[in-house]
Amino acid sequence: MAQNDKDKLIIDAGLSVFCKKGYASTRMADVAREAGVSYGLVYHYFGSKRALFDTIVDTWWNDLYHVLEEQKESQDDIPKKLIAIIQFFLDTYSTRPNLISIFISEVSRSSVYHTTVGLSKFKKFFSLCEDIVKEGQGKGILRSDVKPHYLTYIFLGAVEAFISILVLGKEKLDISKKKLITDGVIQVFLNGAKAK
Amino acid sequence: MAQNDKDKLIIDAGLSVFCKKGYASTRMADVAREAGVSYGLVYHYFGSKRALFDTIVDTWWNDLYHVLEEQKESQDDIPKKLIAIIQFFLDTYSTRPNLISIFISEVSRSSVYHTTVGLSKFKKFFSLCEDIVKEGQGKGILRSDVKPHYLTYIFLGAVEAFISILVLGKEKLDISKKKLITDGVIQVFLNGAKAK
Amino acid sequence: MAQNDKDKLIIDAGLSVFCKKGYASTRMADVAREAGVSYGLVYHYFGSKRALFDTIVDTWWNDLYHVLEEQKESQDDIPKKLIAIIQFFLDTYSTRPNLISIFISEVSRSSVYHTTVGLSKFKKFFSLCEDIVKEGQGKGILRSDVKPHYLTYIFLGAVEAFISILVLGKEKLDISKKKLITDGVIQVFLNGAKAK
Amino acid sequence: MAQNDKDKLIIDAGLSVFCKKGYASTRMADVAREAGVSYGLVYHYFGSKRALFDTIVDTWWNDLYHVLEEQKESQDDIPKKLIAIIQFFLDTYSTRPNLISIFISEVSRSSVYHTTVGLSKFKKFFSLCEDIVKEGQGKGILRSDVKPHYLTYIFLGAVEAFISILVLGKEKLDISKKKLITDGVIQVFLNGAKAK
DNA sequence: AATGAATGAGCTTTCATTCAT
DNA sequence: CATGAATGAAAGCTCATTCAT
Repeated sequence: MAQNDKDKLIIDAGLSVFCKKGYASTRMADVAREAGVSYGLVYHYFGSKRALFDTIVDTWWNDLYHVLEEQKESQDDIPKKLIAIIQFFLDTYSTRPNLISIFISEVSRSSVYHTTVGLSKFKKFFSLCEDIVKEGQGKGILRSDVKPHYLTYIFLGAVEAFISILVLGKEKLDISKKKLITDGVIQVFLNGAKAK
Repeated sequence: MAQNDKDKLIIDAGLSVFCKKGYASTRMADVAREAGVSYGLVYHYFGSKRALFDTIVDTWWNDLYHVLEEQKESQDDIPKKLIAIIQFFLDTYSTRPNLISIFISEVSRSSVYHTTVGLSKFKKFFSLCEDIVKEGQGKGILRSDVKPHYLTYIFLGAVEAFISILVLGKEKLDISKKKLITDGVIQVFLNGAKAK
Repeated sequence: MAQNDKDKLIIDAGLSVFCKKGYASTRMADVAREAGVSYGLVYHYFGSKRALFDTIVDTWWNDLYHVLEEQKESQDDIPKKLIAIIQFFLDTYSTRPNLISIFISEVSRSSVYHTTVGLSKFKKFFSLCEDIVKEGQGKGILRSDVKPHYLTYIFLGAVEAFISILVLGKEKLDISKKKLITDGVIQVFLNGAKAK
Repeated sequence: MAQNDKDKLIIDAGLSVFCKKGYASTRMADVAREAGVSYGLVYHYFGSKRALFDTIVDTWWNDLYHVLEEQKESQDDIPKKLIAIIQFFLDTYSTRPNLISIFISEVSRSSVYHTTVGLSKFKKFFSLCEDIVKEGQGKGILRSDVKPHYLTYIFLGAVEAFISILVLGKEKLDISKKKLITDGVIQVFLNGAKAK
């Protein structure tokens, strides 16, 4: 815990600077300064700007995969699984806003388009979600007249849109607001937007 | 009208190159070469890389605003209005795939986040959609136990997710597929994903 | 001849700086300054440090090939052909000392060892010389009890050693000294070092 | 003798890496890794990259001086002395190919080397050879109508060219080939390339 | 003696932009 | 309008060297 957390320092600095300025406008010098270390040390640990960025972003992907696999295996019913996914996003927004901000603004679209690695990570993410949706259709919980990956897009699109808005508006998120959003998304997704 | 369409040429070239490589990786030299004009002429017409990009993207925003305002004013019922919005996105995907690809990958998140201009355009866009949603709630068509802007996010998030996927997969879109998607989104949005 | 000799200027500057400092210690900034042009223009014309260097060195190789091919085809007797080769080296030393200096100190050994291109250029050079030697053996002028490529090495080694010494010692070369060297090399090569 | 041969390890590693990559492209990290020691230890023993290189090269110079001085003093006749020199080069090529490879590619021509320490070493080397040549002229064995240092260049150039070729081609050298080369060089040097 | 994290000056290269023609 | 040679600030990255342990 003592001396050798320089790499952690650098990751934190990267998180902050990438979030503030975006990947393209981030200077390695900024990261080094923010971390309070020398220029070269960033390269000593991470080798390149891209590698530093990927290291940061991978912690996000791994957590995401972990949660989705957990839900896939769990014995909970489908609505609970979907709620768990929404809550994971909201919780990450609360605890690591910079990380999710980077995901939304730098990863979720651009990188996917222009890098093969990005694309494959996304596909794995979608695929895990789709498995849950399929399970729901198989159990007769979710409607089967819409293709499972259509349902998946709709669900994830809605969740991601919410997170984007939170990020864009830098909104504070307390427990009651979290519940409001979770309920709103899950309600509309399951029962529809139509008044009853 | 005949002789001087160099600016159109440049816009088309920009559309193509920005789409293929992304804003950051696009070189003005690429654009000029693709347009078959010289370096300097791009500057003569557009002044800067950013300005060229914005000019391109603005045609999208304007069309989008136009459709939304049209729908806002129209006498159609709410479902029809929502369908029109979905169809506008799908139609643009068919007719100007490069444009919508740029919107998805370069505008909808990143630029909004890191430029003030982007943010205000987005707010206007959301606001126009929200007006339609509010109208739906006012008329008792859409549920009122969920905040109007929550409903808006869910709807737009779902639509955007679809378009993203189309773009990513470079999917062909014929009339029947268009109908399938439109129906899927509108059905799930209005009546929910739950099996009946 | 008027305005657009910038590339010539840069080549001359490169010749001078590479010669003075060696490839590794040459800074592109030095070349640009020496040429009186901007930093970027060097890249505009040559693309990279290596490319600039190769362009410079290639003029040497091409001249060398040219002379050797000329001699190969010529109707002169073998001693005259060998003398022509020696004189070409000595003349180049007089007229373009920087060029031959670069050849000796940067190309003739190091680059050959560490680049495939360098190696193949050398092989072509050797091969052209060997053809002349073989012709001499075929005509009964040169001894045949020593392998042709051995004879070639000995001849070229002697010539190159002379040039190296001139370069390293920055010696002045007048006509009489040129003759002295040419005679010495050709005499010893043909008739041997042994006193008669 | 047993425990502390780290400096030997480093020299061997340097020998190998300098040979493989050349001085400029050699990284101290490569040397340390190859030697299986740490970064800092190389500096502990040798102080700098240049110093390490010079230390390595000096073992070559010292052996070379030693042989030349031995031959200078010896009572053998001139041809035997010259043969001994040729054989020293060929033997070193057999026993320590990396060392001679470095000499050929990094020392014998490099202008950089000559500006710093190398020039005086080279002069001593030439001077020792020249003494033998002068002795040969004095005894009426070698022709006196060519300046002694010209004869020396021719002889050494021929030898060096051979070694270069061996190094370049990574040729195997057995006893019979050694004899062939030695005889070829000495024959041509003493009696000339002309057919009798 | 031995380590390797840490430094930072200095390098090559890129590319949006300018401007003389 | 049109060109493209020319600019140069600024970036990412390298690597010999230092030094606390």
